[in-house]
Formats: sequence, C-alpha cells, structure tokens
Amino acid sequence: MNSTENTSASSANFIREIIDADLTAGKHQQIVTRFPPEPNGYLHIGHAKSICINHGIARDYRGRFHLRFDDTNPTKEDTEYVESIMEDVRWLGAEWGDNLFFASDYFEQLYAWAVHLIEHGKAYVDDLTAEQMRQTRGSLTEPGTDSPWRNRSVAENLDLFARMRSGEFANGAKVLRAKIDMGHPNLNMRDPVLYRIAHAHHHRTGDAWCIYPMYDFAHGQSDAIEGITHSICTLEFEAHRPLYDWFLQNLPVPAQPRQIEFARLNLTYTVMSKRKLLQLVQEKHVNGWDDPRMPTISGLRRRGYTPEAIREFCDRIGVSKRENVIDLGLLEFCLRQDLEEKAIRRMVVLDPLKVVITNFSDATEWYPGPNHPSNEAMGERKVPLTREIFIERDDFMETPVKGFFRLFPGNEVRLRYACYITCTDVIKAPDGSIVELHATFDPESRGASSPDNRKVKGTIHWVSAKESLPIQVRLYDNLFHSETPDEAPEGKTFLDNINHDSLQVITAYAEPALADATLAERFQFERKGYFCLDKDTASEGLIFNRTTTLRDSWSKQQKK
RNA sequence: UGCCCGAUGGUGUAAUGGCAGCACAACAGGUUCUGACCCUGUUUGUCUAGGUUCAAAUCCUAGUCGGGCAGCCA
Repeated sequence: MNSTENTSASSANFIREIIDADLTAGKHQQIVTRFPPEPNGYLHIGHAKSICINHGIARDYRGRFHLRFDDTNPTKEDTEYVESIMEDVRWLGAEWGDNLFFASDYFEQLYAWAVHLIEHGKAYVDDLTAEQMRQTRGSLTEPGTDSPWRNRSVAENLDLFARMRSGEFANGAKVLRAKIDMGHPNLNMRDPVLYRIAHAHHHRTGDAWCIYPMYDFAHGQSDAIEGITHSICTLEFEAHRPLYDWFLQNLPVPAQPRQIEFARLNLTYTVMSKRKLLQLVQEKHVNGWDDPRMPTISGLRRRGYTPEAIREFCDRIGVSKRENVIDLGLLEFCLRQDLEEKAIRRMVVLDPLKVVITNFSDATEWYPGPNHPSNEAMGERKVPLTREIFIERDDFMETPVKGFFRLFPGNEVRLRYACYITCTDVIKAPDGSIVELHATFDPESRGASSPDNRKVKGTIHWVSAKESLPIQVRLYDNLFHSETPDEAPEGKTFLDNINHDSLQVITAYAEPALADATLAERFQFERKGYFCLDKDTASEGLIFNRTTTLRDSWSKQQKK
C-alpha cells in the first residue's frame, strides 16, 4: 500500500518524500488529502495546481481525496461559488466520490471544542474592539500586551460565550480568543481570535448561528475530523502552522494531521489573486468569470483548454517551496501537445482574398481530406472546390520577400487536398489595394499531386467562395501586455497593464463540414490554430473561440 | 527592526556527500500535402565568503538577495 513507485507521470517532490517517510514510520494506514476552497470566488489555474497535487497523491497512494468547502465566513460566501467549484473540480477529473464536506457541518463540534478550551483556561471572551486589539497586538519587533479581559474566570467565559452564541451581543462586541502568549515572536500566536460575532445568513446553516469560527480554529480541526493525514496548503499559511499544531495538541481531536506548505503558482501575462480576478469581473474588464481570457478554470474551459492539458501542465511545473513564475509558454505547449492529437482538421480562411481560377469550370468538385493527418480512425470529409475561392490574405505577396514560398505572381502552390494553382494576375482597386487574384490550375494535379512529381514547396488552405460558411471567430491575446502585470510602476496598478486588444472579433469563411461542429469537439483550423465552438453559438449562429495559435516559425523569422 | 521560509541555465525542476540531468524557451539543421506535428544537434546554471571532507549544489558558520507575517479574511 505504501507504494512510492508511481504508475502515473507524477514525479517525486518534497511532499511525497514526507509522505513516504511518514508511511515508513508507520504513522498511517492510508493517505488522505483534501482540497479546501472557500466558496467566495471561481477557481483558477493556481487552484488546479493544488487540486492536482492533492488528488494526485490520493490516487497514487491509493488513499482518499476529499473536497471540503471552508465556509466559515458567511458574509463573503455563496452557493453560486459552491456550484461552480464543484463543476470545475469534477471537470478537471479530481473525483471526490462520497467525500464532499463543509466546514460548516462541523460548527457544533467546533463550538464544543471552543468550550473545551475555555474549561481548561485556554480561551477567553474579550471585549476589546478590533481597533484596540490591533493596538495591543504589538508589532513585528515589539511584544503585545495582555487584554484586561484576559483573566476572566472560566465560569464567566463560559457564560459569555454561550450568550455570544445565543445572539445577545452585536457584531464586534465580543470575540473568543485563545490564551497563548501575547509576547510570542509569531504574531499568530498572540491570543488569536477563535470566534467572532456575525449576525449574517450562512448559505448552508442559514440563521442557526451568529458566531462563526475563524479559519485557524476551523481548518486543522476539520482536517482531524476527516482523518486528513497531510494538509497541503500554500506558503502564506506557514506562519499559521504553530497555531494549527497548537489546537491539535490542546484539543481532544481524533487525529493529528500534518500541514505541509508549497509555493503557489504564478504565470506570466496573468494575475492570479482572487481579489484581482473579482475586480476584473466586477469592473467589466472582461465578460464574466468564464471569459476565455481569464485564468479561471471556467475561462480556460470555454477557451478550449482540456483537463488533460491542464493536468499535464500541473505535473510538469513540479512542487517546491520556492517562489516561481511559470512561462505561459509551458501551459500552451501542454495544450498544443494534447490538441495536436485530438483536434479535427478543418480549413477556415480568417482574412479572405478572392482568387478566380480562370481555367476552372462552373462545376463544383469535391475532394476528400482526412480529419487528422496521422489518425485514420478519425475519418475524412469532402471539401468543395469551385472557380472562385478565398485564400488567406497573408498567403500572398505581390513582391515576395526572401524565403517566402506561398503564392506570388508566377508561382505555383498547392491548394491543400485539391490541386496546384499558379498566380497569373493581380487585380487592384484604384487606391492600389489588392482586391482579387487570377490564377490557373493544372488539371493533371487534381488530388493535390502531379504525375511528373514536380516539387511544389508551398501548400495553403482555402475555401470555396460559393460553398463556404461565414462564421464568427473570436481571436484572443493575453489579457495583459506585461509579463508580470502585478508589478505596476508608482501610482499605477495591474489594471494599467491591461492589453486593450486582447479580443478581436472577425467573420471568417469555413468549409461546409464545420457546420456540424459540437461543443465537445476541438478543431484545428489548418495552419491557423486550435479553435472550439463557443456556448454563445446557440443564439447567434456559429461562433468559435481561438484556443491558441499554432507555432509559427515563419512569422517569428519575419520579426527578426 | 523581530520571527519564519527560500536561493541550481532565460523559466521551472532533478541530483539527498561521489560524472550537475530533464522539460519549456532560444538557436541551427532535417523531414513535411499544415512554415504545424515529428526528428537531430547547439548555447546557457549550483547567490557570496569562509569552514568540514579524499570528495560539497548537498553538511556547518556568516553575509547577500527574494518572499511571508501586525483581519473580528481564507
């Protein structure tokens, strides 16, 4: 059972080493992990990292994975978030089975444990205001001072705490604090607040409570109740670990979970804090939590990312305690790797330039093309060729630069799957802009190869002008033009780093077969990128999101 | 200024006293009915200074730099 040989791709990391050591020491029969979101926002790619770590460990060690909502602050939480979080975790493939929990389910037990602390002289009701408490907490360099209410009798504390629960006091009038050490070098140990009064409606417990436990008083004990063996969280909770352990040692809890911290994920060209993401949504810099430019799970999903790509990414970035900023390029690499295999190939012209094949009849000829270049099982479809077609405007250059081997006057290229054409004329508007091209095709090249096997360097995609389908395409770019949007100069904020050209909506022309697209499918518009149908399609006609572009060594070379 | 944590190519991550490896990126080539995919090759690294040791990325000491902590948020 204590298998350290992982069958999956997940690699060893310092957390797994700790678990291996604990197993070797005989501390556990089974490993139990959990993902503990607060339902106050949507999940993002950083949460995916945590989910993958926790779920991956439970899977590889044949243990259990719990989904537990840390819902101890009714003023910020909502069932809308509970639902979106469950959908996202499930979509990522982290199954929790019957192990769905809520910290609010433990409120009664937590209350009993608070009473236990009071009875043992380890907690007291304090009448200090929030402001007074801040002033007496001391500073980073100076110790705090004891509250004048610190030495109330057990009986008085018991009475007061019961009255706090019964609703006798107003918000903020009193709190329950642990009696630890106001001079402790770790600020979290300076008599931390355990319970605060909040006459607020809770999304699950309704109006049953008007006092709510703080995170510190709820988290570790919830872990203990569920038998969590390793409570994995991010670095900012490191300073809370002594307190986490203090509760476990001073309360009759059924287990002794171990907290382990790792560094959260940071990605270039994006922000990851819940507060900032919420701000982007509320101030309408994006169109909701699932805007395809958002790093939220729902945004990535709508953009066309796959759970497999995200999981592969989380696996590759590793786990450590070191601050990190991962190159967005790695996420895109994982995406392309997955989509290359899954995407159905289609031809779509995003920026059309009309070409008249002057020696072509008025008939429509249908040519077969595979749905995938190396997976025959994906089948094929037929593409209609007519006398007038559209090609990509940038696949033509009147005066070609060095190295350009697509269409230019006198040059022959292959129309993918169809035939060879040679450009004969360039038709221009009075202002000099190119409005149309004339070309001739080689009848011998039908099927996209010729009997003489002559070399045709360029192959371009195209659609029939007559038989194509206009579709709306949404082209996305990074939401921020800065690699590190959080780093704004004096007087500026991350909002000043927003890329205002991150969304471009165009009309493109697609081959007829694309009309059958479904939400579940992924497409590669050949030579242009990966795309997927957007959910808006239902009401407005076919709408596609560009998930990401293809690697493009030509344009990269041109920029030099 | 107190306590805690961290530091390996451009980025991320291995090496757990014994040849600094892998991936992404970059660069150069090959292949190609996608300038995609795929294949081959190249460049780039142990924060600094001492110490322990036959041997240090790894252990010790000091420093430097980066991060976290003073919510009745999580």
